[in-house]
Amino acid sequence: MAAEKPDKRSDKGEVWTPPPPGRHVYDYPRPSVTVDCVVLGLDADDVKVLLIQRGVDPFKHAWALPGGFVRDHEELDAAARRELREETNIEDVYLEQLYTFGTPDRDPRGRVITVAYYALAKLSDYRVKAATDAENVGWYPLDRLPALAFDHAEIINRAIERLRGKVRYAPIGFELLPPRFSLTQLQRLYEIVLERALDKRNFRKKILSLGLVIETDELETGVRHRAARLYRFDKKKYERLLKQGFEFAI
Amino acid sequence: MAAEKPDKRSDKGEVWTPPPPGRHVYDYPRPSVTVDCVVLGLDADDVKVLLIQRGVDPFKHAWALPGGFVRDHEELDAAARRELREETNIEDVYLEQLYTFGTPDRDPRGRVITVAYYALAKLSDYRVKAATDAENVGWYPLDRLPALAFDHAEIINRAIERLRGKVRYAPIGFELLPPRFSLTQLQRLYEIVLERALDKRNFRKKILSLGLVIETDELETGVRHRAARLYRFDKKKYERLLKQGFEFAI
DNA sequence: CCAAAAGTGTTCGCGGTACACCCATGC
DNA sequence: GCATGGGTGTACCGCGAACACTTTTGG
Repeated sequence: MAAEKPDKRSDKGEVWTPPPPGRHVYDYPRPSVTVDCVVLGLDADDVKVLLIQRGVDPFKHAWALPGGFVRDHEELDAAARRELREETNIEDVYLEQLYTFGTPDRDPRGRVITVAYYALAKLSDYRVKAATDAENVGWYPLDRLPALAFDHAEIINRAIERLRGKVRYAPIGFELLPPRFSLTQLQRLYEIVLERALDKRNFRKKILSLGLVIETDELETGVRHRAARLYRFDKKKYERLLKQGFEFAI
Repeated sequence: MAAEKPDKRSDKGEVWTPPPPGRHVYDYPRPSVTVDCVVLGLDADDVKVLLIQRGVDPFKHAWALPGGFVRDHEELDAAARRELREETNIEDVYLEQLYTFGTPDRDPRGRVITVAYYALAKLSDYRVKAATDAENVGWYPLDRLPALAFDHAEIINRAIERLRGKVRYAPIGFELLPPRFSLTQLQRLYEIVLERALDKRNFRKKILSLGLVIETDELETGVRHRAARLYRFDKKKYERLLKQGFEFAI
């Protein structure tokens, strides 16, 4: 959790000096408020979540969601994006508030309420960075998670539930794919997220009938079999249709 | 956060003296955290929301959602239920976390992050109490809301959006009706919430085909036309089916 | 030429939708 | 007896589901 490290306050290059004790005084106890981000990415055969390894107690060496304290004049969404950028170099992803976790003893250090977010990332964009980063950052498949700090396992569960629920009636799956994708890739996405097999012909008929997935003139490359045609999601058209009461559904 | 707790200052061997009563001292500023509840009820022709009139600044005399500060060792859900009980005498309602609002200047008194909940109440149960309560409490139709404090209008909008989205694929509508209800009442509920007319025969066929709405031997009373048969929602059966992957849908 | 995946149509059955009249009751 | 809402059935159509073979390409 970035913000709890004093040296994160030295952003401006000043020498950091501890604030004078007693600087912030309130009549009633107040909780700390953090944001945590569940970043989900799609790999060949499963959904993976981005974790960082804690270097400090509590839960030293355990893996945790990227996140940290909300700053004094900062929007919650902005805090989530900032922590994501600072801790994992991830930017410009789909981000949505998930749920707020506030069980009194969820953090052994005291009352910490966390506003959890989930993000959908094109895993391929971040594979190399994450793997080579000096800090311990890694993508973990949902069914092989390492020991997790705090209640982060619960938060991840809720994120995957949300993804599963939402992917069927909102076009968020495309956030997990590169801008140009084959219909097979798209189908695999739904199969992985929904955990059931789909019929190829029916899937294509359904997807194309929505008119939001547009054929391009590009083909898959680097495969040793027949190259698949690539498609793109027409976001503009979707937004236009949305205003007319259109409902996306798979 | 440990270092921010006053009692940890004694780590260094100094004698720790308790802070003056009612004082809480932290190294970094902390927001206040509140809960606010959007209580929705179903009236003859519209959805109503329960509001209380503020007696103090800021927004003195404006109407606001019931809510208040989360206590130090209190679950968020418990805080929402407590405030609901304290401020409106409402208990035992369906309650679900909605969204957390944290725009820095949403409260003129300082940084206040609020975890919003929405509740579904059987309006008839609370009509009298609310009307006769010594404090100003009232049910307001969504399209005729009075001037609202803070960002409470936005919170209410999000609650009604959630209700509209959820009522179609979860059996939460029943929370708005008395335990025994006529199919016409149920249909009106869906028509009001979804804001569109439904065909009577098709609605009945659909609802009864789910097998979760059970005929009782009771009849409507106090109407000056033919009395309607009353039905009940079979929650036990629904929960059993849920575990088998059943999906409720209207 | 072989392995691998791309791409393509038709049939069937269920469920959603449209639609109108008689019935029971209270006044 | 009349006004008011309660209660009921059928026909059609569109969509989802099941299902298998040919084509293209790289190696």
